[in-house]
Amino acid sequence: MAASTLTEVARLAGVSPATASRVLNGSARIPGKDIADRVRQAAESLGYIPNAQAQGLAKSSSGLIGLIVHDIADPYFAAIARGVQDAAREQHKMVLLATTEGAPDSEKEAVAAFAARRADSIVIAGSRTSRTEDLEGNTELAAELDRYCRNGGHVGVIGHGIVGAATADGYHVVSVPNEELAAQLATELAASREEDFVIVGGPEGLFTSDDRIRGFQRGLASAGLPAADVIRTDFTRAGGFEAGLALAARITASQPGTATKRLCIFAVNDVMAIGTAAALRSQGLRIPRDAAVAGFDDIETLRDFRPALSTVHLPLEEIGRQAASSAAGPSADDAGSPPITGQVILRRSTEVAHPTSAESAA
Amino acid sequence: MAASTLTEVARLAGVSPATASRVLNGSARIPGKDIADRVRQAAESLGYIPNAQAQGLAKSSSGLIGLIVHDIADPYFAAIARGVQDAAREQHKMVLLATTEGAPDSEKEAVAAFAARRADSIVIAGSRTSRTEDLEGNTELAAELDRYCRNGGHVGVIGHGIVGAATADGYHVVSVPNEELAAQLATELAASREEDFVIVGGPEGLFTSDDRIRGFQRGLASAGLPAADVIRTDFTRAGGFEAGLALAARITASQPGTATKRLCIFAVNDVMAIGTAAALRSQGLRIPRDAAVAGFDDIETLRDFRPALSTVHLPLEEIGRQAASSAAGPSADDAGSPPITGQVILRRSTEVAHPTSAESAA
DNA sequence: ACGCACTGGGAATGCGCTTTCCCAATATCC
DNA sequence: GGATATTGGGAAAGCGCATTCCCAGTGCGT
Repeated sequence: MAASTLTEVARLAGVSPATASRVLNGSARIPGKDIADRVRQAAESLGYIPNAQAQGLAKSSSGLIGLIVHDIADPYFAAIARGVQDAAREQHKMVLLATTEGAPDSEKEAVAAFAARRADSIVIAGSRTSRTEDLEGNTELAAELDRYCRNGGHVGVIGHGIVGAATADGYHVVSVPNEELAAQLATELAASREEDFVIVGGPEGLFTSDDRIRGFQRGLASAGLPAADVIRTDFTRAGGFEAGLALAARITASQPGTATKRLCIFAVNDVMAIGTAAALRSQGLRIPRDAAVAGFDDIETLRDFRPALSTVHLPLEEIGRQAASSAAGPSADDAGSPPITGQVILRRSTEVAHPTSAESAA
Repeated sequence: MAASTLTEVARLAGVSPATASRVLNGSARIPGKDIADRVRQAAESLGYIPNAQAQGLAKSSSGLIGLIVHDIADPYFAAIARGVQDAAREQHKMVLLATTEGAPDSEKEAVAAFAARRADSIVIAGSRTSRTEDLEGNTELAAELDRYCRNGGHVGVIGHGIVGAATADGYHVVSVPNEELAAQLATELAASREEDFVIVGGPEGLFTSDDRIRGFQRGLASAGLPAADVIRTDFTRAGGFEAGLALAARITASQPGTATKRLCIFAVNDVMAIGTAAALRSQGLRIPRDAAVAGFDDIETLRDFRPALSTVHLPLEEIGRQAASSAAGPSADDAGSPPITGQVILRRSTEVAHPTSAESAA
């Protein structure tokens, strides 16, 4: 038993398919009350469900919004996804998900797949890169997106724009002030102490990471401090852990000479920071006593982490929502949504050591 | 400029649309090599992207798999989503996402929407409920699903089957041995100590929660222990926190009389456990010194939590994958995938107190 | 009372593709 | 060598719906 069609409904109601279509799916012309009721009742009794594919074909618009993330299980992306999902619901659309592990070529594939499905708009989250090995992939991605836009698609990119993407109509980017916020974090961190700063960053060429590193260094510089060492590693917990191990060795080695200052480690995202902290701990070091650690993103699930992680709050959900709705169309006034802001949140993990009562406070 | 169509490609290649279709999209009949090349080249030069909607309409199958979760930002669901996404990729399908906050009626809507899009299969994650206020919703959901199945759809449900769902063809459930595992957890916890047990559970009627509670009580019973008190609260971190506050008061109150045993708190999921732990801590209590805490799920992001949380590991990703592929079709032998198993993982949060060296170990 | 603009419904076309059916040309067999 | 398979391509009929165009009926104006 196949699903019933509009035609069947129309026949049962004793009207033409055209009329049935008009009453069941919002049309400019609304048939007379009595007829409408008949049709609706027929539809009800048949359990009619409109075929969205056919509707899409006829209207050439699908009610779909595509979302591209690196990994949906990463809380950062999950939070963004929630925002996108919210916006989608408001727009009465569904979200189509694609995960790409961050590879430009599979992002390109995803865009093509979305284009094939005639997604009304697509949101790309996840940091852009400028690595030379990604150059070709980025170019192709940009071309694919460009084509998608020229065909009437709308795209919302989170963070940096796609490298090489023409500023076509329908191409929006929700920019995140990574650099400024990182600078601010550095400033606040520098204000209350004197320490050696170290940055645990992602691979070179990753915009999000690079921006945060640059910002942090700038903040340090403007506080009159020397630039921090930068350790490059994976943009993941594992990467952070690895870096943490190296740093633990460094800290332990310098322990004897008590003259060395405490290390303040800035990991460019919370997940990495957690990894770094775990590594430090695994080597018997304690935070913030033996080292301060700060992250970035303020991931919700991580807020109960102990010691509470200093970080930069980012309205991830809002970012996702904005990306989805900016791509939805001009809506109201195009000035629309306010720029994204974040704020530095200093918590226990970067507290200055109180030599005496270090263990007391929660 | 609209996207180019198959007809245009065919014209450019000097063949009929039929032939073009045959070469570009896997068909049983493969045209001659030379013709095929001509077509492929034409497609390439036109940047042809097949219209999936039209394909779907013609073939009546969409290459879509629908996923229904409570909240995509919840790490539990995010992990499952990743598994589903994986399976989807293997099947060359895309996943369509719907979040429902767990409300049966919006789940029903989601199913209808998926049906409208002619999703090839749909996966429902998130605990089923048997609350009377959900009864109607559940019935409608079951009806909707049943209709979907009768129309040739496949559904994979995670955990419990939908209440009242007929065992139609194409209806699969990936069952999770919540009860057994909870019993096992109780047994292991009971073995090494004597404590007062308390369960922090979700609202009554939530299968996942109820199963785990029942299992835990059974485990306690078979260890000769009395049933634990059960605190009902939300199935969220906030719920856990609230319960934790109440428990903290209870612990603090009984502190004076040193005769009371340490409390061992079993929260029915990790997120709640974290909330409970946070509440305890906020009241100056320490884990595991003043109370032991255990969770369930072994959420990845929470593994670095301190003190490390005792829990039951569930192969969430695998669960999602299985749900997606069981719904995909018989594949190989239908016995297919092995049953889901989990394992109890005892960590620091339930360690027995060493009155002396309590603060030493990591 | 006649012609007018309207209103409300139906017929028909097309969205882009797959697929069945059909036909011409070549290959195969006795 | 003529008849029968077999191959390779095209024509055309939908898939389920939206929508444009058309037409009958109604109200109105003068």
